[in-house]
Amino acid sequence: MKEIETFLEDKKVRPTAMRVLIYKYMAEKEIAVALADIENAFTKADRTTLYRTLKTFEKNGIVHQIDDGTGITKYALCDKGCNCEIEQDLHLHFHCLNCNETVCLTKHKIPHINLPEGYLAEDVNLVVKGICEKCSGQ
Amino acid sequence: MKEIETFLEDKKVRPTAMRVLIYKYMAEKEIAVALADIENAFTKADRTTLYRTLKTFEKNGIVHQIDDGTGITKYALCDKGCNCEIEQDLHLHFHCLNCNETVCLTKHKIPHINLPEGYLAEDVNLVVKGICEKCSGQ
DNA sequence: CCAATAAATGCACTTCCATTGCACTTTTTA
DNA sequence: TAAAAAGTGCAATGGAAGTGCATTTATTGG
Ligand SMILES: [Mn+2]
Ligand SMILES: [Mn+2]
Ligand SMILES: [Zn+2]
Ligand SMILES: [Zn+2]
Repeated sequence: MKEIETFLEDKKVRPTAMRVLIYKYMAEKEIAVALADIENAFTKADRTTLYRTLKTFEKNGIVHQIDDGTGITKYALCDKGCNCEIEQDLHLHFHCLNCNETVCLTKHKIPHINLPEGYLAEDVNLVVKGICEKCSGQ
Repeated sequence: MKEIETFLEDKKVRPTAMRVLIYKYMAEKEIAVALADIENAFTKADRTTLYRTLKTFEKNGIVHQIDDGTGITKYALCDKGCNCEIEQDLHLHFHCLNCNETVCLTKHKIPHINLPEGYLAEDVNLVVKGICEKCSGQ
């Protein structure tokens, strides 16, 4: 709890009660979360506050946004070494078609993609869809 | 014109006037199109008709849907050999951050992605964002 | 400690795009 | 040519992201 506060302060984010709780919530989850998930977890708080908390976290490199193709924006905590405020995140994401959960595979970096002459890559989004290890029966 | 009709018939799609025109429109474009693009090109037709035409084309393997991360669904004609009705499309897509256009790079197949134990891949979406060859000054 | 200021939160509203229900029209079939 | 099927048009819905503004809470300087 206290560590979360100092962590947020390190990231130049004022550790309000709500922010600490949201951070804690995301840290305890191993999967990416949608705004609606947080909404359901904190029904007393307003959606706007939760939304802006995520945006603040994102701007300050605490979480990164994930577009897993479901049309619902997900967020996940950044790793220690992750500096996606500066450059893009290079790991791939997995979306399970069975349990509908999305996870960061931070160990799995996106391979270098060859492009035709004249094309300049600035960002890459790689999402694999299928069955996760929980759903495949390990 | 006549070829388009027989092509659509081969794909089990009745070649109505609207469908032939939309197919022609997409064939002349080298880039992926959004519903709004078609809407602007055919102002006399209703959006629903255009929408359902795309869905019919998609269901019958004439076009494939592209999620380029802009939040706007794009569509592009399938290649001859493409059988994305059966299995997923394996090529990558490029979205230009300057001109906002999205293209299929059908020659560039998505590399095999290694996954942790227990994960089963069924589909892969790979989108590279950056500057296209037109915008990079060749 | 108090007043002034800044930051955070809550509520209502808007926008954007995808999608659907239903009536009407056109085409196909028998 | 009548019945059935397919296609089309209009209107409405729904989900999710985003914003303006008032209110509350925290911070700061005297
Ligand atoms: Mn991630
Ligand atoms: Mn494509
Ligand atoms: Zn799963
Ligand atoms: Zn471009």
